Amino acid sequence: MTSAVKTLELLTFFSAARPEIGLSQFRRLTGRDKATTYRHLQALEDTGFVEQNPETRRYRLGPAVLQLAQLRERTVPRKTSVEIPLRALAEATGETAHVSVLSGSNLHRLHSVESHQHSTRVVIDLQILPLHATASGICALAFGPEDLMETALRNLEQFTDHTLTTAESLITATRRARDTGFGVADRSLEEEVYSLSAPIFDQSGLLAGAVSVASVATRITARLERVIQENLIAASRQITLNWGGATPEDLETRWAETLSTSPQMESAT
Amino acid sequence: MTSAVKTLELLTFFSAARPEIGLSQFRRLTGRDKATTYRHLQALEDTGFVEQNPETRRYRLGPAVLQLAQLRERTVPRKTSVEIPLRALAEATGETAHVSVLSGSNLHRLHSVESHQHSTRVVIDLQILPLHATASGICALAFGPEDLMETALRNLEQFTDHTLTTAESLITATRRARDTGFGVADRSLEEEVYSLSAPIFDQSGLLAGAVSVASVATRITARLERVIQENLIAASRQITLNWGGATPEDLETRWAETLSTSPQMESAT
DNA sequence: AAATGACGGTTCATTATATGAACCGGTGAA
DNA sequence: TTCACCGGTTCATATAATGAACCGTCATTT
Repeated sequence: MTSAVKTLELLTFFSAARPEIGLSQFRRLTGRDKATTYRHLQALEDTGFVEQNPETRRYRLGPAVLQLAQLRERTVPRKTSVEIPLRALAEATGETAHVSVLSGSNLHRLHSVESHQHSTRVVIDLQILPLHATASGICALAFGPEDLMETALRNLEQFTDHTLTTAESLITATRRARDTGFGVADRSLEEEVYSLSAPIFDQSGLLAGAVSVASVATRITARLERVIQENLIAASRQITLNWGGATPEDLETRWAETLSTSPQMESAT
Repeated sequence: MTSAVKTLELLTFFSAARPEIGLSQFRRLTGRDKATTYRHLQALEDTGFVEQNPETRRYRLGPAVLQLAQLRERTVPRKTSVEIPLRALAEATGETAHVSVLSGSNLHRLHSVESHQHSTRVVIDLQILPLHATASGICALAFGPEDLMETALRNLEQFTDHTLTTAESLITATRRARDTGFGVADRSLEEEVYSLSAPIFDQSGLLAGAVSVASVATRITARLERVIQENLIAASRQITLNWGGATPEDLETRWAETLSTSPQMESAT
């Protein structure tokens, strides 16, 4: 491991619960020598990545990170930052992957990537996704602002004979999403489409959107569903990270539970 | 110089004008060997500080900086606390207002706000402000730690033909700032920019940074300068307060003297 | 189609830099 | 007083950083 990586690793020990860290504490956390750790901290201080609280002599994050973050925000739009994980998701599942963002009470399509593995595949051609009839929408209702449900209930347009058109069925589906960590839409928008979705969070700590896989319904098996779930988790984690957010602990727990109770099977990446 | 510092320095080459940088371009910018630079970039990529645009193969800032900035903001919400007075300052003067913070012997840009009053305005795109060529820098030298002058004198790079490049002229400018309570930089960094600056203090009682107004030089009149000075004082007082500091009595006295000896005129807020 | 040059990336002997055991001086507790 | 722990420093040693030369690829030029 390079010393630069070792140096940068120090920064990962900061958290909301541990915003200031002293030299000895760093030494314990890293298991590295005190002198080494001290020099690493010096390098970080020289470059403004950490600064020393003059009162406690402990180190905290410095101003340099603010400027870099500002620049990253300005130069890497959300659509671009979604490209890589979305492509990976489409590859791994062999289906169409897409990301939508919540803006007000509308869920807008941000980007989608189709896999070339099968000749039949789902094409997303909506710009605004109905909350009650898509996996992304169910996710938004489950993990987004509470008043979103009111908006959703105001429009329960029937698209297929599987569309959830009653308040009761929609609330049940939403509750299931909250429990499992995944939104599901089984042929509720289009006759042949089965979708799974996971929520995305940004720096505000609130739901920012959802990442979904839309499959051809007849292709779905327990095995494929499992693969999609595993890869949705990875994609959601990465996009949340890219958008400056953090995956809630509770959600991680739900995912773990959902995967452990589904048919046992080795992971596919 | 440690390899960690060399690695971290790569990040300073990113800017709004240069959001993506390729390996060869980095090599030219740093003057270091290509293999070295490549390994540095690998370290940054491993830790998420940069990522590679898969299309262009060039590097851009990565998601890690967002995480850290979020934490820094929550821990040390200086940037947030500066937003309101800075916006007021920009409105009142019709010019670009910015705040920089002193970390070690570097003056980092923390935040800037541009006024939309004029179509021509100053855009701050430096991350680290040179001590000898900016109003903020002169302020830091005048009101900051004494050993800062040594650092400043070690690098008197000439940016324009107005840049203070002699120890004598820099010391004179610093003394004038101490006397008047304002740092001045008259076309010393950019040909068209005239800057005025006031110091900011924090809970330690020491200089924490500076708040400045950067004007288009040809727009400066005695009247505008007066308006800027008055509003700089208000901004400095408020930010110092927000950061848990107190404006030194002596400084208040200097400001009062400076305003009373400048052409009489009613205040503009 | 051969030559050119710029690009990102890799190799390996050499050398410079990172490392850690031991050491300081200061502080607070027993 | 002693003791433990803190942040910070020193210096011989060992390890990791370095850069000249290399590779393959891709456009552009001749």
